[in-house]
Amino acid sequence: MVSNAPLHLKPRKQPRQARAAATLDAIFEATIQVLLVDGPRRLTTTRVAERAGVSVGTMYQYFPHKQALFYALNERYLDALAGKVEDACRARHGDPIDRMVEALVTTYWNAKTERPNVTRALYRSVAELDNEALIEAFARRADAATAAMFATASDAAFEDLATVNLTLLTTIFGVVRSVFERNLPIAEADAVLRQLVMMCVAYLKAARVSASGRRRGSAQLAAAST
Amino acid sequence: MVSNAPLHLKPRKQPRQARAAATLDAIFEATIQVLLVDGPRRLTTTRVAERAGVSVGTMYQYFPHKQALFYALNERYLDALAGKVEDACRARHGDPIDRMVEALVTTYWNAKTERPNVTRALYRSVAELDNEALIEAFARRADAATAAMFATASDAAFEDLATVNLTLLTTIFGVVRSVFERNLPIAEADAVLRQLVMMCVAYLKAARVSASGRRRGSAQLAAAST
Amino acid sequence: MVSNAPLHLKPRKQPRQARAAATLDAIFEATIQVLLVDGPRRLTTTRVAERAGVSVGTMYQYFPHKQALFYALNERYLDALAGKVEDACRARHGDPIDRMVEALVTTYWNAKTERPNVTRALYRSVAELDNEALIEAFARRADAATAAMFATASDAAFEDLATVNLTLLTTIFGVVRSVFERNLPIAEADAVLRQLVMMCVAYLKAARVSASGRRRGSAQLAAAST
Amino acid sequence: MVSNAPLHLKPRKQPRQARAAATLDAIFEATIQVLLVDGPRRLTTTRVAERAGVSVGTMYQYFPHKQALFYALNERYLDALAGKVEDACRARHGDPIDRMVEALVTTYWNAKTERPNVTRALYRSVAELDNEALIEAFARRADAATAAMFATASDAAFEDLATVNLTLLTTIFGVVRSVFERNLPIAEADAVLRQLVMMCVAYLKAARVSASGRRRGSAQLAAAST
DNA sequence: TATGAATGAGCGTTCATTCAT
DNA sequence: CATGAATGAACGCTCATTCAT
Repeated sequence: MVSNAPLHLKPRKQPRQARAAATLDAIFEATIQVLLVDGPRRLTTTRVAERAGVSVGTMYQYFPHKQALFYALNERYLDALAGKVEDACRARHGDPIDRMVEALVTTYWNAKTERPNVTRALYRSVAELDNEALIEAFARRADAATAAMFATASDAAFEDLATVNLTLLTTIFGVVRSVFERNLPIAEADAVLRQLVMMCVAYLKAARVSASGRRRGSAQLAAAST
Repeated sequence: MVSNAPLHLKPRKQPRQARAAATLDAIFEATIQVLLVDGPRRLTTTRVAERAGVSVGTMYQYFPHKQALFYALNERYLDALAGKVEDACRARHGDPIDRMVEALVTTYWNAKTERPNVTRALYRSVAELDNEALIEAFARRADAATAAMFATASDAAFEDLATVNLTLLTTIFGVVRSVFERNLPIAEADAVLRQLVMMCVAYLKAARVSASGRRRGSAQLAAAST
Repeated sequence: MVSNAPLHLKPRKQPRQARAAATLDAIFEATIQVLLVDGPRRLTTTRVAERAGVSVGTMYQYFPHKQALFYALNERYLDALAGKVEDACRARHGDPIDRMVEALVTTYWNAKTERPNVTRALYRSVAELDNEALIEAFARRADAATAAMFATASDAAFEDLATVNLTLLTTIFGVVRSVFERNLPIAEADAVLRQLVMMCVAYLKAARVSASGRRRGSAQLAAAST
Repeated sequence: MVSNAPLHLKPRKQPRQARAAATLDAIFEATIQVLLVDGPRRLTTTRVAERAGVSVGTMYQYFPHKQALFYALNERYLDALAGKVEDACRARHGDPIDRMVEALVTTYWNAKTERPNVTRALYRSVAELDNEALIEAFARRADAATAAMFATASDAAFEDLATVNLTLLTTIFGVVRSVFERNLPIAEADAVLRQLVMMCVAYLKAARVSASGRRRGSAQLAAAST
């Protein structure tokens, strides 16, 4: 990934040696732990450094200031997430849309659920910084991956794939975020997840240009609803 | 609405006079402005007071501490929002579901869009406080209002209304939030809004117990998709 | 008592009416109560006024500032205390010294013990203000009263009454204060009190010019110690 | 001495280097100076730090909060004082009581008089904190030291040494404190000091079990006074 | 290069005092 | 006169950042 972060938010140096990479990892993990254990209010550079087993001074060798640490943490997280989405999409090229949607939703959901507290912590930490660039970059990658996937669907084509795709991703991201925000109990969260798949499939089917003839457009929706 | 906020987060006194009410309004508005202009990191009691044209001391006569100000601000906002949702739902009792969905989505969307910066500011400020109680209370009210509405739908009934309802609201809330977060240009945002309505309708239709006989359950989805 | 307090520490007006006197009393009592219940750190003008059942504004009619309130409170307390000492001394004119000492110690002790918490609170509050004038005034009155008393002792006369008297008072005041400061349990405090009387008597007898001949001076001490 | 101060009132770190020790000394000295020059009301963390030539932040590396600074200051002072008393007592084991008393009073007096302003400042500062533990600890050490000394007196034994000892110490501490509080001129203060020795000796002789036979108790006092 | 003691601007909060009502 | 809301200087304390070692 080529980072497009504003210059002043970038780590001061790239990890060129295993040592540096290990230190960076320790710092990131420490940040998350402090975020989880002490909360965002108690997340101080000193505490992070302590937990990471390095001195504050060393931390400032890697990040010119606290914001840069946050930024890099989110960047790394979103980078990995985008990677997972891309992989999942590539693996479903040519599939029918319901398989695609299920894979997409499941992949995203699992990625977020793997360490739910980390997810929650990051959702919160994001509010602290100017994250538009980050989110933008992530969204672009996800957009591209899913759009490419849907374009190969075996059972559907779309008049305005861009909009449909945007809506779909916005929905998936938004629903997952809301589920976390409301702290829904697992049973309800799982139910919503399953419904989410159903909803997305229903949407795609309603939005597609029919495979047999492609004569109906989005007019199909009105028709289907009678 | 009888507020159920923790006592220590409540305004110290209720506005008994027009003067006090005006001051409160000024403080709330100032908070939003500071949030917007200076960002959440620069939101200090001094700055808010300055912008509101009162002294810090005065602010502390209305709010026992900074958190209480945040809390009250969000409470007030969510209270109004819940009221709008309730009104809209009541007005659509007995309608067909597509009308219901459209009214619901439009109402929520308009409420959020009316002052987009305020919305964005509040989305961010919420991360600052322990807001579960607040969100919970709002969600409960919205849940109740929409569930009651859908129960009167002229053209649909649902096996598990609770889950369908939860999914629908989670979707609407989540999509709107995501649209704001990504700062989508108006054209795209509007497109997503329209698609959102379509998606919700498709979902409800897929999820309903068929009006003619009500023999199919969610199995209907699979059937419909062939 | 003619107060010799610095002008800026005096109450703004003398209580000329029963109403004003009652208010003053209420304020003084409230001050003590707040001192006792909330501690010296929480003693705020607002709290005192509240407890006294008046507004802050009214309090400022009686005392130009907080220090003046403290000052007046201590002045009133020391005035009463001096009065008691004077009365007790007058009542023992002509008595033998052991009766005098016992009366003196007992009077002072009882006055301090009557409301021990108040005593403790005042001991502490005194540190807050420039109290030399107050203590000076009190000491002068006590000095005069006891010196006058000892001068009439039926069984003793003193070469340097001033010094003996000063030592005696310093001792009594100091011991009592120390007992309070160390928070001695009642049993020990009472024991010390009794020993105090004994000590003072022993001291006066050692220091007196012998009644029979008055030939020994303070040389008597050396003699007595063989 | 192993300090038994509550954990939260202890200095955050022990001076491990000469530098740190110097800084600590500077802070302590600055505290005293501010106390003397500006009074207890103006003793703020900022002012102390300024006077000590360090930043507030540095002060907070040594003391977790203002109270801890007070506490440590008094602890250090009382620790040294107790040490002096212990030394003086040890040196007089086996002596006659008048030598003991003179040594005790003189030692205590000199320790307090060495830097009279410091003494006065500390007397005042003690009122600011919950000092019972501190005073208690000091009193215990002094008690033990003097009791052990008096037990070896060559010319006296006591029925109730504990009470006599307590009274004696309370007297010495109290008289000295009162002398400082009243700000007596040096001449008078010295006179009182000499009288204090005489008084204590007279008291001990009156309270001792007679060396010749030890048959009289405290009844001896009454007998001696005829 | 790594360290962590030192820095000090800036925070949230309090409360003595004022003054319009 | 009495009131008590408003004021704002000043407090105790935190923590991102620097820099001598």
